Amino acid sequence: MKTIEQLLESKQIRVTAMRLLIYKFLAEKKVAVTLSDIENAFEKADRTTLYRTIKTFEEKVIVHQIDDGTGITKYALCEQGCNCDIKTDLHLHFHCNNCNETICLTDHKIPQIKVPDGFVSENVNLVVKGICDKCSS
Amino acid sequence: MKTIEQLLESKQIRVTAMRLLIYKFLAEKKVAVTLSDIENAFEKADRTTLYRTIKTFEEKVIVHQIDDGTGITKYALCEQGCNCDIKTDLHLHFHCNNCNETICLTDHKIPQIKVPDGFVSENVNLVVKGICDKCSS
DNA sequence: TTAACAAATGCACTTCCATTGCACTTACTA
DNA sequence: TAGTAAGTGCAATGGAAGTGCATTTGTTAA
Repeated sequence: MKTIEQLLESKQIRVTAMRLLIYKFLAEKKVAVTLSDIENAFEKADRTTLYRTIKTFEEKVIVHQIDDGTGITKYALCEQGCNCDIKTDLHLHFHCNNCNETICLTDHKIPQIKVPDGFVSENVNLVVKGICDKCSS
Repeated sequence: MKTIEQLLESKQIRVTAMRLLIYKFLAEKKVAVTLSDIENAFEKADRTTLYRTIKTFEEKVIVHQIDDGTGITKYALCEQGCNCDIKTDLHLHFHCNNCNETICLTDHKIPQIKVPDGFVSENVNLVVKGICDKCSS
């Protein structure tokens, strides 16, 4: 079990107080968060810092971006051993129409999608919308 | 073969010059278009009119909205007999990373996606990204 | 230990798209 | 043909993403 510091260093990211806090915040959240969510959680910090921190995390494949169709990009931590940078290993996301939360269904891999001749598939984005387990019970 | 006028009337949409033009524009285009695309095609018309026309078409299930991950919503005509309002009849979309165009692969239905217990699937959004037939040749 | 440099942070500002309020015009209906 | 409802155009707003620059913090080497 790596500490967060070790994890960041292993990805050549400088360890700062802000980054540790943001990482912890993401780790505690089970769901994907928007920039505004982070902003609300850290009112003292500047939006730009949060924005750039997330972008750094994204580049270094610590978080991945999710486009769940709400129009607002969300972010979630990549799993241990997640290969978000490798386009063939994509999991799907579930967006709850009731509570508006989006979660990663990491162990649900996306089936192979056939495309017509002449088309080359590089990447797949799959979002299932409906009612999540919390809201349906 | 219905005329456009008949189609609009059958959906209880008042026929106006603007709406006929926009419908024709969408019908000619093989790809999904953004609001800006329409705006550029009709420079004389106001943005708001185009916006509201599209919204009307959307409500009456004449066009469907596509979220291809570019951050800009696109629109495309629903097929004859398309059941965009019925959530089980969804086709997938292909977004070309080269020419940036998005097309409907109407005859490619989305496979049934299994979700964990407690989750209820109502709707699926599937976008495949890659290189389209025109760009790959 | 400190000087020097690089990276991180904060503030202000900009841009782009989506959306709305209100006035005016056009099209149906009695 | 008058009256009303819907459609259209102009102006303005709001939210999210992104950028430039000055300041602060952290790292490295003399």
